[in-house]
Amino acid sequence: MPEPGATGATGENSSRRDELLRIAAGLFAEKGFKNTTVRDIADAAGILSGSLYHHFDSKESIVDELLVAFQTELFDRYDEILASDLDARGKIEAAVRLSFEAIHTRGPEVAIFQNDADFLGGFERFGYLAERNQQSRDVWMTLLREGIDSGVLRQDLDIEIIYRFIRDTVWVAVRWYRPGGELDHPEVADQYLHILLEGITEGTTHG
Amino acid sequence: MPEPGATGATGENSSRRDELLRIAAGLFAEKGFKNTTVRDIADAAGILSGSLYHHFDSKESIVDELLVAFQTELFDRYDEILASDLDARGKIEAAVRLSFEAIHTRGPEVAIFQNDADFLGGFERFGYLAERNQQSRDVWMTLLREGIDSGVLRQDLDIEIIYRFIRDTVWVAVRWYRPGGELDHPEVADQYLHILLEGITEGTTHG
DNA sequence: ACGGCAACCAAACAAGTGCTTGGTAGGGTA
DNA sequence: TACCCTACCAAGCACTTGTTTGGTTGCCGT
Repeated sequence: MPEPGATGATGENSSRRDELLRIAAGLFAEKGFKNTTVRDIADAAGILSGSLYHHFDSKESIVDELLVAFQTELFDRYDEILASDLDARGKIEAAVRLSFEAIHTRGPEVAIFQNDADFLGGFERFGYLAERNQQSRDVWMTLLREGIDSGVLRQDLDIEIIYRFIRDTVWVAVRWYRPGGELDHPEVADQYLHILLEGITEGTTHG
Repeated sequence: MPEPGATGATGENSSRRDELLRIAAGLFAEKGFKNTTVRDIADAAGILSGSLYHHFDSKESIVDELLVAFQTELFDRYDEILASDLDARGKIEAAVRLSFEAIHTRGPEVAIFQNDADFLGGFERFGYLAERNQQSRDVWMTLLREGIDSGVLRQDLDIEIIYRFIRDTVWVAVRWYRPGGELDHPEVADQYLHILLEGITEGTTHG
């Protein structure tokens, strides 16, 4: 007797289902959640819009599933970095590299989160988005404080601004980064870290 | 047949019209263009949705008018900086400060451009958005090349990445900057320039 | 008192939206 | 053969969307 699984509307391990999720993710990322219709998704998949509801409860369920899976994975890895025995600078570098890797491997999900989190956050169902935001903030604030306390970072930095700065500047790269393009994600991360840590001017010494 | 003026649908100098533009800009910025309905705008203005069409041809006209006015003003000032007799570093600093000032004075327009340019660019009517993008690129590429040639910036920089980096990191501040908040825009610009030019690490000397 | 005009209302329309319902083709299993 | 199950179709529903049309209100100069 093949158990369909104690979960969602229909069997959750179907490869067809995964394919539909991938298709929807791409469209959501490209055109935005609200601006992507269930007919768009169905067309891209070669089926009728109603048939999507054999696989998913609702349009919201689709994006919900995408975001939850992505964020669970991402934050597990942030926690690993926090718990590691790297020094302050090493942790900051690791966190930045992880972010660019996420842009590489989960581009659509990152884009959806960047573009539609505000809108989706308005629904009760997506309340966890605000929590994840707070969690991200906690991670980075910890890292930055470690950096300042250990003398790696300048003492005069406004930690609040630096956090916003890093958060926004890292994730916004999802707008132009394309897997398979000229630069792969470790290279981009290196360049980014170089700018962030040392600036772009020639031979400066500050203090 | 009374000529109402050689311009748009109705008189163009009405203060009520300007008020409606301001209201629409705020909503577009907050919820996105596609996700803002004409009924939303009308509700916020205390009128019925149909009444908007006394002032504007279409929903698209509203956002078009907002963006054209904003970009005309902005790029005029970029040109002034390019034509000024500041040195390379001074021009870069001026361009960054101008951007943060724009976020301060034209926040909604900046947000609309950041969030909806991709979507709007798909329509013929908004083809100028791509041109403005190219123009912005030209400005910054010129500034960066000047910076490298004059020895202000490091020679090993990937100018293409630096451009994207500056463009994205400056404008993305519109997501959190609020006029009247703790930091005003000149302060934010200073902090940003400090990070960009010198980095966040302590006492580094490179080369 | 009058006409003109900006600003708005009231009601509707066609197209598009997310979603539902009842049915069916086809492969696997007993 | 009979059964079940996954994946889908065909058709439609209630609602929302941008937009149109004809009419109304109140102010302003003459």
